[in-house]
Amino acid sequence: MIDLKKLRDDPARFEKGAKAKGSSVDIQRLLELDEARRKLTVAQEACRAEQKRISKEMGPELGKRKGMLKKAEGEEKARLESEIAELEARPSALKAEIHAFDEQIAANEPEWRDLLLAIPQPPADDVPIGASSDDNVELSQWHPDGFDPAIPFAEQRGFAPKTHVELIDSLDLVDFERGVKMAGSRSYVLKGDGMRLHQAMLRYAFDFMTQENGFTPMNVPVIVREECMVGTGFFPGGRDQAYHVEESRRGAGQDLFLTGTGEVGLMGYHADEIIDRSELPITYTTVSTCFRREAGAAGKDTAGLYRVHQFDKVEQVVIHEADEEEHRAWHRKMIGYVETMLQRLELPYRLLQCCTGDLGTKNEDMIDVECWIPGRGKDGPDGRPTGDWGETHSASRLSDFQTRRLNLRYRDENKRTVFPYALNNTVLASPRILIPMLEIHQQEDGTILIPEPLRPYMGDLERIG
RNA sequence: GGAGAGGUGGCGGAGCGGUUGAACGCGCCAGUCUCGAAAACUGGUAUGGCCUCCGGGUCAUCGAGGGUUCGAAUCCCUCCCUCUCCGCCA
Repeated sequence: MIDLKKLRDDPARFEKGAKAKGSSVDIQRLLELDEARRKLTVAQEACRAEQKRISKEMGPELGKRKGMLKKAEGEEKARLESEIAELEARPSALKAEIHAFDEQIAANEPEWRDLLLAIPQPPADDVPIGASSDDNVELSQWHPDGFDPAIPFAEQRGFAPKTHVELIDSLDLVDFERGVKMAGSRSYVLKGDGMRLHQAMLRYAFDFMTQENGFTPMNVPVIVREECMVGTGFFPGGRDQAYHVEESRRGAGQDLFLTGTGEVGLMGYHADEIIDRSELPITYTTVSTCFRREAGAAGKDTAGLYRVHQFDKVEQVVIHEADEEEHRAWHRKMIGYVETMLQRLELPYRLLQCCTGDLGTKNEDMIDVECWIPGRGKDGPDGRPTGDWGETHSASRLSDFQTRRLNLRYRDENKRTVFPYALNNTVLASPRILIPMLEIHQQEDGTILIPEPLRPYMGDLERIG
């Protein structure tokens, strides 16, 4: 959520930001509604103040007369009744007025709220303008000795690569057919060494964050209330991407939603709290199952493990003091963790600066990490894919957008409450990461060589197959 | 799932229709005392919105929302949550 005060001060900044993100939200309309709302509130508060004053002044008198009225008869009764009517006249009128204001305020509340939640966080000034992911800008590349994505796979490895789907099939690592039988399209079953590798990678990534980088390990709910989804900025915009558990239809008061990322639980954890400054920065990591409907992605990445409804992800989240420089430093640091890990896993990757059109509502900056996937991309003359980059990580800088929505604050050195800044980044998402993993580390004989760091997590297994 | 109890400030805990944003205690902060500390004493100690001639003013908030009333922490309704006992169960 954006800061309404900042919006009033500088609407042009937000209009420019919304445009750059390709949002058509009507900011002028929100300003109008907000102005009307404040005018009504001021007028209503004046009425309330008077009502309060009158009530304190004459309330007890009124109470006394009402008490006497019960016993009174004849002339005295008539006198009391008229006195009471006189005393009640003004407050009654005020009450009606206040009620009328209430109705007016309530009438424009839904539209006001919807607009406020829909206004995107303006991108940082140095984020390149662009319409879609096609306009993202490559920042850097890394590849291990012995494999350069710029050179065709066969040329440097001496054999034609299999796609991950083919490898999975020949090594019996995943059962798509039975997955679909049980749970529909985009479902799968990891089995045997497929499951072992999946677990090994998650466990390695989790230990890397908690043991080497000191992040606090967490396990958080993956089925949450709507406020969590709104607070973290996924709703209302991404409502159709989340699985909806309609508990209300079974008599419960509230519906629940399956989270698409551990970020929801890690950020929602401190919602509505005022954290002590000494607790910052907060660094959390979780491994959680993620659920995504992938609505609107029909026909995209249908084969294999790239785009699935359910996966597991190690996620990192940082909450720190509201400071621009620190914010950027953490962003680099969190991306650095991922780079270190991918280098140890010997997976070629590149960093992509996402353009404004690819940021989504909540981010002010986002850098994606893409791994090289030989079995992806356009087909070559031999009818085989020529390889392409595939997104495996996404590092977001959110400034105070999320903490404001979550009402998560800290107290600064002047004892004032401030919304801290938050970031999140994937550490490792599997099974998607298995795609580059299997394809890059495949050997000519069809086996998969397991990178050193993962072996302890697989009973010292050196290769699959 | 059944039966019961209850949700008040950082915590404990009063209040149960009329200056109650809320007694009292603890905690915390500042001051006095002290070489310093402890103790004691004194004072202070919620969050948010809006308005502001920047002195302040004002409204809201006692789990959440709605209602009754001139007036609600107090009465009514709905929901959420916690606890105890029983049942079921990974």
